[in-house]
Amino acid sequence: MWSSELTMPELPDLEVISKNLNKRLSGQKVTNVIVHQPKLLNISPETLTEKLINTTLSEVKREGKTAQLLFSNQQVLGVHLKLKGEFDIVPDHSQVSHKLLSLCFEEQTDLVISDLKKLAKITLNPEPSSVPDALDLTLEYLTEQLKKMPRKKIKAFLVDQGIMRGIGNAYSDEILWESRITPESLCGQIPEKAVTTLFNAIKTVLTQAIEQIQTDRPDLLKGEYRDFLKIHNPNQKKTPTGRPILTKKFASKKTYYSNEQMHYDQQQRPQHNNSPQAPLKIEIP
Amino acid sequence: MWSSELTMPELPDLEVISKNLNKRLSGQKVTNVIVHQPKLLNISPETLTEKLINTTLSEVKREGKTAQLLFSNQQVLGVHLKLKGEFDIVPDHSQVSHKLLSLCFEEQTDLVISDLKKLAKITLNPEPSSVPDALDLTLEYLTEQLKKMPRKKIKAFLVDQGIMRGIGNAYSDEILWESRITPESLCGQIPEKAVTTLFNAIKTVLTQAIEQIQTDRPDLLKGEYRDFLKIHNPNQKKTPTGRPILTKKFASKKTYYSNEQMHYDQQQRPQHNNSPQAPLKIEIP
DNA sequence: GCCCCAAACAACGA
DNA sequence: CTCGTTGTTTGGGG
Repeated sequence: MWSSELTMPELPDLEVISKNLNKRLSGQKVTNVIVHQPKLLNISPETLTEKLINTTLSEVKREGKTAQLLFSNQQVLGVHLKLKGEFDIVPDHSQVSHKLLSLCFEEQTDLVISDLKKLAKITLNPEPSSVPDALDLTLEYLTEQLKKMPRKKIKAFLVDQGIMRGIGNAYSDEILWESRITPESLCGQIPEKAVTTLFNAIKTVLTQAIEQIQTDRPDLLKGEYRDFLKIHNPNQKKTPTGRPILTKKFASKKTYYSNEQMHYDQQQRPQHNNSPQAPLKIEIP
Repeated sequence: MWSSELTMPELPDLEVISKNLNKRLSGQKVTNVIVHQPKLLNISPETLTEKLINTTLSEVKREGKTAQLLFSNQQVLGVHLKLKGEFDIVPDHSQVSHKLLSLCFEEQTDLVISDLKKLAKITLNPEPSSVPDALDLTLEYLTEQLKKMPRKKIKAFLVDQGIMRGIGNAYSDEILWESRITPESLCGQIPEKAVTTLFNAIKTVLTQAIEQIQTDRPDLLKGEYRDFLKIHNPNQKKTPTGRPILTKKFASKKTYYSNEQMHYDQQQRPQHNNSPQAPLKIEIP
C-alpha cells in the first residue's frame, strides 16, 4: 500500500529546491556541524565536521535526484532525500524533529536535513557519476541504450538511475503519456520516430515542470508540488484530451496511463488477469 | 507436422526404456565403441573406448530423466536424451542416422544413441546426485522444499530438476490436475492437506503411467507414449469429469489445466477472511 | 515509492 | 520443449 506521504521529489523538484538552497545559503560560512544520525553518513561525524567547519558554501546544485553542496575547500556534500527526506532553513535547528544533519551558518541560519524514515543518504565527496542526467541526455545515447536492453520495459528504463538520472515514478508517467507510449512497451520495439518523440518529451516535460514549479512554488524547499501533472495525478480523472486515466500497479509502483498510448510489443502480452483496464494493444508491422 | 514435435521422454517413459534396454542388453560384452560426435561427451573418445571395450553391461537403470548403463568394471554411462535423443538396437549401427555413439555387443547387436538435434548428453561416470528421484520422494522432503520457496509457482517447482528429478512438462500437468491444484499456485500457500494429496498424486500418476506404458508399449525404446494422459493431451477436449481442458503458455511451456483446480494464492483474498482453509477458486485466463 | 539485494521468472541459443 | 546462461522483474528491508 502506498500513500501520498510516500512520494518523492524527482528531478524538477530537486532542481528548484537546489536553486533555492543556493539562493539562500551560498556565500555563507559554516559555523557548526551537528551530526544527529551518524549511520546515514559515509564518514565519521568527526571527519565531516573537520572538513566543513569554517568553510564557505560556494554553490548548491542538483545532480540526478541528489542535491550537492559545494564548499570553498572543494568538499562536496551529496544529499539524497529518498522517500521522506527534507531540507529546512531555520533560525535554530533544535526546532526540527527527526534530524539527520545540521549545518549552522552565520546569523541564526541553520540548514537542517531531516527524515522521518531515516532512509535519506548523505555522502561526503560522492563518486562522480558517468551516468548522464536526464537533462543532459542526447538522442544518440538514448537510442543506443534502448537497443542495448531490447526486452526491458520502457517505464523501467526511464526510472533506472543507471541509465539516466533524475526521473522517478511520477515523471516517467508524464513523459510516456506525452510520448503516447505505454509504460510496458519494450525498449527494443519502439520505432525510431517514437524514440525521437520520447527524447523530446523527456526534455520538455522536465524543463516545463521546473518552470511551473518555479512559478507556483518559488520558495520550495521540501516535498514536491505536482498539482499540474497531466496524468500521474490522483486529482485528475481524465487526460487533457478527455480520455479516462487508468492506473495499474507495475513493478510495485502505481502507474498512470491512458489508452491513447501505443503499445510496442510484437508478442502477446502475458497478463495474469484480464483487466478491463488493460491498455490498448497495437501491433507494430 | 511431425518436424515440430518436440516433446521429451519423462520419468515413466525413461523407466520403461531403461528396463527394456536392461532386458535386451544386460550380460552382454562390449566388442566395439564408436564415438560419432565427440563434443557431446565429457571425455575423449579414446578414454571412453578404453574404459568400456571388453567389459560386460551389467545393468541399465533410470536416474531422473537419464538412463544409466552400469558396466562390470564399475564404469557408468549416463545418457540424457533431451528433446530428440533416441536409443536403437540394430544389427548394424551404420543403418542409423544422426548417430552420437554406438556400443557394439556380440552377435550383431549394436546399441546406437542418435539425436537429430545433437542436444543429448552422454557422460561417463556422472556425479551422483543428491536430489531425490521423484519416485523416492518423501512427504517430509516435499513439505520442507515447498516451505523453502514460498513464492515459486507449483508447476515450476515440480519440473525443477534441482528439487526432484524426473518430472517434466507433461507429467507436471497430470499430477496437478490429479491434485486439483492450479499450475500457478504458490508453493508457500498450499495447505497441508493439499500437499499430502499432491504427494500421493506424484507417486500414483508416475507409477500408473509406467504400468500403462508397459502394458501398451512393452517394447518401447524411443520417444514417448502418452495417449492415456488425462489432461496434457492434445487429443482430449474434456477432463475425465467432463470439464473443458484449457491451455496456457506458462514459463514457455504449453500447460494444460481445467477450472476444477484450486488456486492457492493469498494475495487474491482479504487478510481478515476468517476461513483460512478455504482458498478461492480462480480461473486462470 | 528510493535504492539495494536476492530470488524468481522469462528468453535465447546449443 | 532440454539445460544453461543471461537479462529482467519482483518483493522485502533499510
